[in-house]
Amino acid sequence: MTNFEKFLDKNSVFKNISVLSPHYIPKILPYREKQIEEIMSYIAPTLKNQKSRNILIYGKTGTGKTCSVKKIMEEFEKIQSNARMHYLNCRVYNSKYRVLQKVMKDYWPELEKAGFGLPFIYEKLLETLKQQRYLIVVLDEIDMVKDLDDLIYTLTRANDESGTGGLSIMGISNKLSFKENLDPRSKSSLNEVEIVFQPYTTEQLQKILEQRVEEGFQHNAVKQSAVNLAAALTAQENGDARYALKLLMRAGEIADEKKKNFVDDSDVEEARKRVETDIIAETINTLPEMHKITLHAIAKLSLNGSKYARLDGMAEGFLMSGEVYEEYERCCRQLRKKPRSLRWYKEYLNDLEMLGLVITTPSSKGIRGQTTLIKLGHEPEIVYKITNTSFFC
DNA sequence: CCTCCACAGGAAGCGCAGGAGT
DNA sequence: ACTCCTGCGCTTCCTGTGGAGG
Repeated sequence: MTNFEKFLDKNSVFKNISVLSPHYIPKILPYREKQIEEIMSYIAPTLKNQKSRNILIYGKTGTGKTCSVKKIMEEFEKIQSNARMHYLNCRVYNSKYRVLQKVMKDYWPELEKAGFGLPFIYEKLLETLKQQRYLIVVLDEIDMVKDLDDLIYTLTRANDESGTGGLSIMGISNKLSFKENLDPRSKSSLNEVEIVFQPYTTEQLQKILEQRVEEGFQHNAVKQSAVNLAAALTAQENGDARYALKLLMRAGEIADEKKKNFVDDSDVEEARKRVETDIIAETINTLPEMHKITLHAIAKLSLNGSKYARLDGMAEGFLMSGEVYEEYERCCRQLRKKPRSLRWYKEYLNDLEMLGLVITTPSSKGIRGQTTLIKLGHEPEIVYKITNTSFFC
């Protein structure tokens, strides 16, 4: 069923499917009242013309960080003041220059055109601050900024130099580790306040899902047991609320496809498989070409079985590094690409293992010499299909 | 016990692109 | 606009290692 038909179908279990989207901001954010309250208390001074402290927000994906901040921004904008919040995703604005330009563009329309030097934009920043303005720059996925040290230094310096007004940073990150390779000075100034978002528990996920079901699905279209299952499966995985919502959405789509007017456990089970393949496909498709070919070679051999399967030391389903490299070379030639050296192929393997796409283990007794045994992290048929199609699109 | 196998993974260095400095 | 520098992806070379085989 195509997307349009889904929305036009009168017998859909959905009432408003966008409620299940990860970008949807619900009226109430359950289990985040405390954090929202805390953040608001820290930034409230800017509404009274005082500089607020820098805040760093931590939490794994799908713990409601971005959603909470957006909620706060909605509230913040309702109040008339000299203060303003700027939300930037650092995946897009990933350098000092881009961040500064983006923020200053909101005050100085002439910056719309590209090509101004950093010093010019810095001057504009000082001017903005001298007009007694208070800015809170929200840097989502702050770890993506390449020259973060530099950016923080520039911003704190602007604060000192202007004397009036104030600029504070609200950083959001899902990695605790990114601070490690930061200059101690920028670390301490960024870290004035730290707020942690813990992953949701099964019960919390249940309540969140119930709330969205109420808004997004037809009345009684989702069985309680299906909600519970989706929550349990998610908590088992990682507690990522986005995963739970995706599960429910896919389950709804499956129910629609089957022309049922309710969603039950079996639909959620089936949705889980689809979401899993979705996730695998996404990681594979963003892989660089050579990684893909390597993975493809492994999938192909996994389907055909290892030449060395009869050796004592070979556990079921594993391949030897050498034969995989040969297959990789064959695949490259087929695609008219130059195969990379063995040394580099090993690096590809390491990367693939990091992503959980392959499982490797050192060889032991039964095999001559020392080699690596390789196995796919997922079902070979699925991986083969995904890699295969990605080469011909 | 020695040698060979089948690799692992470190070090050096190369060509290139893009960014910084002037 | 120019050069200079740096980081990245990669090759080549090299030493190390655990078990098989004679």
